[in-house]
Amino acid sequence: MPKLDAAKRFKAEILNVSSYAALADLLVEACAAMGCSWFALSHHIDFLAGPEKGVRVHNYPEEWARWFDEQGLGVNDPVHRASQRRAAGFLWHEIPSFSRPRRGDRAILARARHHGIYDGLTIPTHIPGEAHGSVSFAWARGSPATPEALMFAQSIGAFVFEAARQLSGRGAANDSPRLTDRQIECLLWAARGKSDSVIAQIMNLRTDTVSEHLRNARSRYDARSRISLAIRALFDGTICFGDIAKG
Amino acid sequence: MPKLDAAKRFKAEILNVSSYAALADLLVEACAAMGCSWFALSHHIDFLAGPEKGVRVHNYPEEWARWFDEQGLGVNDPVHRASQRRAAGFLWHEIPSFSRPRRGDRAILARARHHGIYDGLTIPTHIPGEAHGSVSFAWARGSPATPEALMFAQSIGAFVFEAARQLSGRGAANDSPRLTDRQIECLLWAARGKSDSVIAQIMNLRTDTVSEHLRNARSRYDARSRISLAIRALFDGTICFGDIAKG
DNA sequence: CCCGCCATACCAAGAAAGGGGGGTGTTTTA
DNA sequence: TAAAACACCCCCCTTTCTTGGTATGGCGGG
Repeated sequence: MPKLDAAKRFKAEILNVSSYAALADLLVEACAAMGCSWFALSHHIDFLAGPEKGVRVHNYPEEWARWFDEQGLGVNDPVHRASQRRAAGFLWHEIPSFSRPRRGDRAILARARHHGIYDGLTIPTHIPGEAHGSVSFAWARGSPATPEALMFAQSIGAFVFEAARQLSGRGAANDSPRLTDRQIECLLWAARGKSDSVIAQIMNLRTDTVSEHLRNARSRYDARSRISLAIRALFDGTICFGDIAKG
Repeated sequence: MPKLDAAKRFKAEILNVSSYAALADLLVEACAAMGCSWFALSHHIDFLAGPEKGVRVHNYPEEWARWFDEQGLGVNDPVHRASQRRAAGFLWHEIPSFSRPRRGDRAILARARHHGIYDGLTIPTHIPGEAHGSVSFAWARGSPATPEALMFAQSIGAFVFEAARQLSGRGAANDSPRLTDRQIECLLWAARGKSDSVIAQIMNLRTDTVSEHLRNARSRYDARSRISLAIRALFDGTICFGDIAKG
């Protein structure tokens, strides 16, 4: 099993990859280091519905991937479901202890075994406002996923996901509009669902002034509605979920 | 710097803690292993529960923590803001490369230095629909946070978060509302800034039907305005930015 | 020093949209 | 068989958006 400084070198290489192919190569190396056969880095979405919406890099058997897509498992797969209930990585055989099973789960796992996939581990990766995702490693029959492998995967998984996110164009630097302090303040109250008049009371202003600030903010973002404004500002980081919740 | 199997042992101990005090003790050990002075584990952002529901375990200087609270920085702090835009851990000095700075940031960092806190790293931890949070480690003057420490922190951070989550009694319920397909479809158009009548045209429905879907969706999220609805659904992963962008 | 530029704050009125309430009925699903 | 999801309809009031303005203070460039 690789050491922590191996993970560090790995991380440095991962963050420098310039293509999905290079990323896949590195993940194959990671598999070799952990003694597993397959990796899968994926957003949890229905790929047949919108392959352009998310990232997926894997070296699973083709047939398994195809069946997976055909069944629309991107969002229903028990492993993906489990990963949406955890912050930390987990071994697949731990899943029953924290995620409620569904009817079709056993059939899915049986199908996976049919393709040689017997055990594995998954590192969930979530970013507010983005599609759920995970990085998984899978083992063939006879070689179970170990806690050691989990620790290694945990140390590199999130970086793998970040790298893929960069490649997909998310998280890239943006030159988005800048709002003034007052505009942001008004926007935050608006994002909390307050009306202009209520915001005016809170901020000790006239209603029209609040409308004015939001109007200017909208025009900077070229947003016709306050909802677009809020979402775009949220997307580019001008405001964040924490700001809004804290009202 | 500790090795990966140290992280594994650490993980096992962390998941067995039975009190916040025990958790704090373990985090002090982690600090010792990494050569840092302080740790801070915090949950933030809970749209449904009150802002005071979060977990906070830290050993920061009392005065710094008090000032931090008095300023209500739980959400404006640049480190917390940055942690909402990343899946992977980061060193504090990397923040400018992916999170937009705000006016007060420099003052906050200066204040932290005034209390001895010069550098650090943070592991973000997000679970869809739940309180998101982070685990941070901070260094005094002269000893910068290193990539090695980041790897170690990354390997244990999520487990620390899970432990705190169990202690806080949150492990069980994922009470985020579920929307029907039509509700989500309407919500996505609304989030793109479309009015009910325009949505009705697009979806080939009556305007009232669209209003009805959005009304039901609002009631499920206990949101009084469509903007709150959109943001909460965005936060818990029912919709994501990618969905909205693909219009 | 004046000038333009911007942020800030205020005013007004009409059209469009959202939100809350009351209903009806079919189809799908648990 | 009961509970949903889905589609449709009505009324009434509030809020938002848009379009015109006015006026102040700060700041940097010519």
